[in-house]
Amino acid sequence: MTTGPDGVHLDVAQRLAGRPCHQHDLWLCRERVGLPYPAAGAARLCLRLLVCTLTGVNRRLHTRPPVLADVARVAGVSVPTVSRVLSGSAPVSADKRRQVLRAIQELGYRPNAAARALATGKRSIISVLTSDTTRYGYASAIRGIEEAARAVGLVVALTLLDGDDNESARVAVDLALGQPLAGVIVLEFDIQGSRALAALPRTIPTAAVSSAGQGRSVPRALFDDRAGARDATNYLLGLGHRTVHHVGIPESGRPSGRLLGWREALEAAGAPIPEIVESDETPRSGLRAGAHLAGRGDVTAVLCGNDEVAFGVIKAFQDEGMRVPEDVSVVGFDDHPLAEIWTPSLTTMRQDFAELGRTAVDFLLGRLAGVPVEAPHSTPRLVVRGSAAPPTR
Amino acid sequence: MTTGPDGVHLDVAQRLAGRPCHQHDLWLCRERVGLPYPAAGAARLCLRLLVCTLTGVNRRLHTRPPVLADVARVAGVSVPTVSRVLSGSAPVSADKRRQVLRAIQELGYRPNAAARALATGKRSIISVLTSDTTRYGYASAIRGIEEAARAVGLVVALTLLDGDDNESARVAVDLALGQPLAGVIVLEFDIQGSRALAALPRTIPTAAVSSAGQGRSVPRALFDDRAGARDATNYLLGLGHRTVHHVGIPESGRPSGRLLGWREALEAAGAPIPEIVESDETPRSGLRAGAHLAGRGDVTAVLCGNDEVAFGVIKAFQDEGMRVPEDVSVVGFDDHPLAEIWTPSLTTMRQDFAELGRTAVDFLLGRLAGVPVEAPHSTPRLVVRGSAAPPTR
DNA sequence: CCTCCTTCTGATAAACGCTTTCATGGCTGA
DNA sequence: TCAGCCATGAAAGCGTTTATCAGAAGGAGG
Repeated sequence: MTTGPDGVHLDVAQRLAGRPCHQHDLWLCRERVGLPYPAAGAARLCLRLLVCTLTGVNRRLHTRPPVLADVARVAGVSVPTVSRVLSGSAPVSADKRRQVLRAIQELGYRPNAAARALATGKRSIISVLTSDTTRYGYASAIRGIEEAARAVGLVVALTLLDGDDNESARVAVDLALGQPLAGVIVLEFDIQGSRALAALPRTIPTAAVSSAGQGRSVPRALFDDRAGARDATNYLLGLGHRTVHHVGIPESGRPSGRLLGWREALEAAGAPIPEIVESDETPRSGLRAGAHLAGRGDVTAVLCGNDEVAFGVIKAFQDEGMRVPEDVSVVGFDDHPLAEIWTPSLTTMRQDFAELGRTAVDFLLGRLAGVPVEAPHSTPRLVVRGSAAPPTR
Repeated sequence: MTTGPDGVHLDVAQRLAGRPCHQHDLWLCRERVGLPYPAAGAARLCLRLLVCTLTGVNRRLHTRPPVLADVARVAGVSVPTVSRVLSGSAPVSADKRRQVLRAIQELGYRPNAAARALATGKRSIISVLTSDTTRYGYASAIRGIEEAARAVGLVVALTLLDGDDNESARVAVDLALGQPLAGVIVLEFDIQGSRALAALPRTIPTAAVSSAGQGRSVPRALFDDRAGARDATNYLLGLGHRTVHHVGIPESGRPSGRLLGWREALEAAGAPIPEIVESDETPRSGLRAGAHLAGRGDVTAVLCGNDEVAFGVIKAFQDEGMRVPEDVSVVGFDDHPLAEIWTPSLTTMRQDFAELGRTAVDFLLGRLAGVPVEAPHSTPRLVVRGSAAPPTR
C-alpha cells in the first residue's frame, strides 16, 4: 500500500479508477484545484478529483505527461535549474540537485524530445532509405548503420522504397524528411536507391552505401564490386575454364560493377563473352537462370550476381542431373550466412556490409562536423569453398 | 541561366561561391541588409553579400533553412495563412494559396517536424526494439511494421538490443524514448526482447510481436507457436515415427511455445520425450546439434526451432552419411525463403512475420485512438515439402 | 565592525518554428 | 442599413534551452 504525499492512498484511487495511477496525477489535481504544491490537508479533495480525472471526466488532463515545470514545482526550484541539472551546463548546488533528481524520479519525468530538438536545433535521427530489409546485404548494412549511430547517441529511422518510379521515390523521401534529420543514408544497391538519391534535396547531408561508382556527386561508401567481379572471374579462368557465364542482378540505372568487372576480366583474358542471364536477385529467379544455363550444355562456370541467386542456380543444375563443381562451377557474391553450409559449400566473394554501414555513418558524421573524411571503400574478398573446381573435360 | 527576383544571376553567385546557391540565399541576404522583400534595385549589394555568405563569411546565416516566416514574407501573407494552406485546416482564398505554394516551391521549404510535434503534441515515430535485423523472421516483421506505419504517415525508428542484461535494455530504451514517440513495438522473440519490454515505462503505448503468450501484461500480436509445434509434432508422429527429437532455440525468459507444444503433443500421444538439444538459432549451431543427434543412432525425426537451425541439422546428417528424409525426417519452423530450394526441400511451419508486423501497428494505433482492437494472432501453417517422410524401419 | 567588491547561484525572459484561438475587417444578402 | 459570414492577421501557447540579470554569500580592506 503506497501512500501519496498527503496520505492519499494511490492504491485506492487506482482501484476506483480501474487503471494505473501515479503520484503525478495527484499533483495535476492539486494544480487544478489551485493548491500550491506542499499544501497539506486537501488529500480528500484531491482524491475525489483524481478519480474523476482517471475515470475520464477530464481525459486530457490525465493524459498530460509531466513536464519540466512540474519537476521544478515539485522540487521547489526554477525551470532553468532543472534544465541545468539535466544537461550539466552550469553548476547547481548539491542540495538542489538532489531535490531535482528526486522529483524527476517521482514524477517519472522524461524530457520532451520535440521541444528539445526545437530549442537546440540539434538533430538526432539518421534516416535510412532502402528498398529492402530482409535480404542479407541490406539487413546487414542496416545493422551496421544502427550500431554506429547508436554508439554516438543517434537513432535510425527506416523508410522503405516501394516502387522503382520517381514518384514513389519522392513520396518516400518526403516522409523521411518530415522528421528533423541529422542526415540520410541511402542503400544504393538498386534502381530504387538511385531514384531516392536523385529525389533528395541537395540541402540535406547525404551519404550512399553503394555498389557502383558513378552517378550523382554524393559521397559514397563504396563496394568495389568491379574489382571483386574481376577477381572472381579471374579465379574461375585460372582454374582452367574457357569462359565464365554471368547471372546478373538488376542494375541501379547503370551497368553494375559486377557486370563490368566480369566483362573486363573476360576481355583481358581474350575469353568469349557469353550472353548475360538476368535474375531479380531471388533464389527463385536463380532457379530459372540455372535451368536456362543447364539447357545450353556448354556451360562450365557461372558467376552469380549474389549468393541467393547462386543457391538457385546450383539447385537447378543439380535438378538437371549436373554435379557442382564436377560438371559446372558456381561462384556467388556476398558470403551469405548459409553459403558455408550449402551443398556444395559456396565459393563466393565476401562483402562486409555491416562494416561498410558503420563507416558510412562515421563518414556522414565527419562531414557534418566539417572534418574531411576519406570516402570509405571496401573490396570484396574471395572465399574459396567447394562450389568451384577445374573443368573435367 | 536562372535569374533572381531583382535580376541577380544566381549562376554568377554560384560560380563565385563555388557551391550551389538558391533563391533562398538571396532573401536571407536582403533580410540581413534590412531590405523589405519586394524592394528592387539592391541587386548588386545582395549579390556581394550573398557571395560573402556562401563563401563562409557567415556560415550560420547560410545554413539556416527556410521557415514558415520566410514563406509568409515571400508570399506576402501572414504566418498562420501559410500554416492553413499546408494543413488545410481553414479555407484560404485561391489567390493567396497560389502565392503561398509558389513561395514554398521557390524556397524549397519543408516544415520542421520538431516544431510541429511540439505545437500539435502529435507524434509521428514508431520505435521498433529488436535484437536483430538480419535474421529472416525479424527482418520480415520489421518490413511489415514499416509498411503499415508508412501507410498512415508514420516513420519507423530502429533500435537494436545488444546485450541480454537489464542494463543494456535500459540503455536502448532510453535512446529510443529520446525521440517523440507515438508508440513502441518490441519484437519479443527472445530474451533481449523480454528485457526491453520490462524496461519500458508503462506510460508509453506499447505492443509486442511475440511468440509466447504470458509475461508482462502488454498487448501482444501473437504467434501461436505452441499450436504450431503441436501440429508439426503430430504430423511427424502421424507419419509413423515413434517419437520426435527437438532442437530448441533460446527461450525468452520462459519456456518457448515451440517447446511446450512439442512436449504436449508427445505426451498426448504417449510417446517418449527425448532430451532437448540446444541451439542458438544459427545454422552453425544447427550443425553441432545435428552432429550430436546423428551420433545417437536412434533418431528418426527432428523438429527444429527454426529453419536456419534445420538447415544445419540436415547438413550434419548428410555429412554423417544419413539421408534426409529416408533415414531421418527434419521439420523446421518459419518457412525461410531458402526452405523451398534446400536439398531436400524443407517441410516447415510457415509464419507470416510481415503480416503480423503490419497488424501489430494497426493494433497499436487502434489502442492509441481508443478503439478497442482485438489482439492479432496467427497460427503457423504446415508446409509439406521433401524433408519429412515415414520411417523406413 | 562596516562597507565594498567578487564570486557563485538561481531566476527571468527570450528564443526555437509551428498550430490554434480569437478578434477584426470587409463582404454579401435581405 | 444591419446581421451574418468569411478570410485574414495578431497573439498566445507547446516544452525546452540559453543568455542575461539580480541577489546572496563571503572575503578583504579601511
